[in-house]
Amino acid sequence: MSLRIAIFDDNKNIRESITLLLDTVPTFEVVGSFSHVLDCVDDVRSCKPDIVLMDIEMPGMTGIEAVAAIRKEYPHIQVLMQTVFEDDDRVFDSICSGASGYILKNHLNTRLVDAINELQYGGSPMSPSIARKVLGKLQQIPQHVKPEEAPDYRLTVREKEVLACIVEGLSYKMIADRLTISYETVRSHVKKIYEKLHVASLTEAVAKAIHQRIV
Amino acid sequence: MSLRIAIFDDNKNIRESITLLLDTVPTFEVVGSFSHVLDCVDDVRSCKPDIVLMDIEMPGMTGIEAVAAIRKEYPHIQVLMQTVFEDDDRVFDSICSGASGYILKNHLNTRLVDAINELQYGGSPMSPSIARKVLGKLQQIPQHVKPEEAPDYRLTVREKEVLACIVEGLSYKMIADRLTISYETVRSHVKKIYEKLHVASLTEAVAKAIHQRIV
DNA sequence: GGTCTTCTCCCCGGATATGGGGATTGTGGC
DNA sequence: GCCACAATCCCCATATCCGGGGAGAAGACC
Repeated sequence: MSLRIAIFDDNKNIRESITLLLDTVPTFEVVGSFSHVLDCVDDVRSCKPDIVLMDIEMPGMTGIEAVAAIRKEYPHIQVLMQTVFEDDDRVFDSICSGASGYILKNHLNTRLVDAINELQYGGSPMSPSIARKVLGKLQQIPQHVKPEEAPDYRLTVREKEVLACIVEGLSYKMIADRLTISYETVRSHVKKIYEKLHVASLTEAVAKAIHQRIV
Repeated sequence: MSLRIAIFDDNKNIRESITLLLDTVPTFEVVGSFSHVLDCVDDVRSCKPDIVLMDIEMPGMTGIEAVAAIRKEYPHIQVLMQTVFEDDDRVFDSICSGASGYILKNHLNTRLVDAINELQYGGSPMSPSIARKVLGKLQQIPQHVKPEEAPDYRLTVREKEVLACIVEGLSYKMIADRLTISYETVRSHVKKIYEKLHVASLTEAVAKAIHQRIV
């Protein structure tokens, strides 16, 4: 069974040349070719591709939004982004939207077929300069994503609920209302929370709750 | 001028076979081959490579620490990691340590030369499955790293100082002390802060300050 | 000189939070 | 049955905060 491919690109010449190129590969089948992404989810539904080639510069909805939309409906579809630009923001926006690969347009002729094959076998083809940017990005964020001390304060579920309300800025009265318990009960919980968090005021509790991601 | 390459791998056979392979490329020159990384910084200093091949599994100091050490002293050197494993943690640790590429050992024969060339021209060669992992990782961290709306509340410096104290959990009295102003002045600032942040309590102010990174 | 902003200080009255007690249920473990 | 614990409620006295005022000094801008 052949690999079904859909193309989104506002440039007719590019769509045609990509189609020609892909048609030279027996196991590939271009099942759709679209000049805009306004109906991309419908388009994808009707032509059922395994892989989508998406131009990042598109009229109307951007290619980035389109990727997000498509991946939301059809998470199994692999999306390969293509662009003439390689500015950081768009690269990372695409990645965050769920693109599985990213190649520059001037590498299309030489790399596209390989890239599609790589996608199919669980890879994430990227033009070299893109790959470098991606690694650089990962190096920037590291520390505070992974280690992140997570002391366990052993708050009960109820206490966490109360704490969440506090962080929202509610007063004891409002919390009592929201949780349909009495004002005094809220106080009791808060006292317990203070003990467990080793704080002595709402502000401290809020700061700690947010920083330690208790809420 | 040829490209100088150093090899770190505890397996003698692998070192030799890599050397043989690389020697077939006229523009490559293997300038060092080491079985451990205990003196890696010294080794690198003496053989002055452009590119380092580093096995991730090494006796003594791990390849990951070695990368960090080498990159710290010689940031211009590109390091290509190689491993038989592809467990997430080590991949990401290596990246965070500053590796510029990452290939699996069973791709060595077919990909090593290409990978080195790619490194040289500003790319970041990765085995397909590694590339996929890296993208996946980037997708996980997203929202709070990049754009993050940054509304400008136009707080004055003084107001920010007061806000910072509040987030620390200080009371008005303590803030007055810390900033050597009167209690009433603190109150005035707080009122202004409430206005500007559109909040009506310390807890809300703290939550907003932290979430919007005002402090 | 006039206007604006910032930082400083003040008063009052009411609202809210805090500290330090005590008490009652129900649940689950031993 | 006893014990620990979570969850619920109560009281009192004090501390602290909040809203809505007013006001003076210093500097920036026109």
